[in-house]
Amino acid sequence: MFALVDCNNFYASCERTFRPELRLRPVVVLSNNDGCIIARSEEAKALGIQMGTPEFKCRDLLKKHDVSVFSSNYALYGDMSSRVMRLLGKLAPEIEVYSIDEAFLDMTSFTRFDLADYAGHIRKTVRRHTGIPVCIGIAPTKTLAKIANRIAKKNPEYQGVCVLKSHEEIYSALERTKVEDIWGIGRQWSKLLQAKRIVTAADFATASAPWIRKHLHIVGARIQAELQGTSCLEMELVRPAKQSICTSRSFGRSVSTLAELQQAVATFAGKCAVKLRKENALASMLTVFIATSPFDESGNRYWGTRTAALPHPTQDSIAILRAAETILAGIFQDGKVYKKAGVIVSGMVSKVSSSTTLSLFPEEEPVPNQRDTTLMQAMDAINHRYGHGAVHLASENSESWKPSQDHLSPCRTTSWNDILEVKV
DNA sequence: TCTGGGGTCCTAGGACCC
DNA sequence: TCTGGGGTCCTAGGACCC
Repeated sequence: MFALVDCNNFYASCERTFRPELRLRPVVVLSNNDGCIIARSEEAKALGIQMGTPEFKCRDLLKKHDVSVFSSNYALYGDMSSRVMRLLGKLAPEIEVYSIDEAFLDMTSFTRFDLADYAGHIRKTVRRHTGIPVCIGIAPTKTLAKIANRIAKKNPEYQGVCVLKSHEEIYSALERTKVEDIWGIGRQWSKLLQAKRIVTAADFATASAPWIRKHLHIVGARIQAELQGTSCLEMELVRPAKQSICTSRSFGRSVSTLAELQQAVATFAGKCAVKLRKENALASMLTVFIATSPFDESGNRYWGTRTAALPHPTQDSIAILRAAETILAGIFQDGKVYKKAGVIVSGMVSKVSSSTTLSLFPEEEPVPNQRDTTLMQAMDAINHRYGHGAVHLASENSESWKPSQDHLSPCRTTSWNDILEVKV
């Protein structure tokens, strides 16, 4: 049996934990750049505020109902998440951290006990220790546990816990779940399925297996088997190594000059290098992209992207920044109004792997030396001790393109300075 | 005026190998 | 008229997740 523990309205709940006066009040959290609504408390949902709505489109509604609005504070959410996960890890023998606000627990060893009781205990414990409300779904497969969780969330009479065990319980849960609400079925496949009169999860579970295999491929076939109670998705206890790392942002204002883009791209490249070192990986390829607004109607849209091989697999900020600057120069077009840029590192090589390919022309591309490694270690150590951004490369600079964050809450769990600023 | 960020997996097709 | 069998690697595109 698998349990899926999912935090309720996670980002909104994190903000509310430190603002108890906002309990029972509508709260929303905005995406980066204060662009879209990405989290809503139950009260905000009740006002009809939709997920993903641009903030400017519901500004009046937010104001009218005195909704508390927050910029996203990922330092806070990340830290709150690790508290919740650490706790869950103590409450079950095996845990798979599936996302920032979700975890699967292996409940196999609890099946002789009352699962619903134990899930209730988990809920109370997490709430008491972290302040975060969670819902729990338990079932014989991960996909069914997702469905159980959804039922627990949508129906208050379940008190946050739903266990699907018998065939009857499972089938009736499938009948009341729409096909687009199944984990792994997105918009495109829903459309296709509905056109075939496959409307509920029960329809999907009993649909023609060859047809599913043909049109939804192996992924769809697996979902069908999971709905029928055959577990295809195992617990993943260790997170697989990342295959790519991306840092990208929309700009707080329009950017047109190469110099400004260089600052932004250098900053993203630097962040990618830090993430690489954290992941203990070397990248062998680098992609840079720059883009105008996708909503631009002037006919002057542009999406420029280019990928290049790095001379050596590396995690060195300086090498990555240099390569990124060269790529940027190649895709930059004058006269465009840029709104977004990003850097992606890929082609990962494990740092311990000895099979690093050396350059064909070493005299042109000197092999990275020990000094570079030591320098990066020193930079990381200083930033760890004195706070993010205490030292950085000179070309990293967020002055001109900085995303707007007008409603940012303090980092109360990760920054001493922010705690001192809390009014008593 | 204002519209997020970061990932994975799978398939098909083309190129290549013996 | 008839033209094998078994592979790998890479990329682009499409689907999905949070």
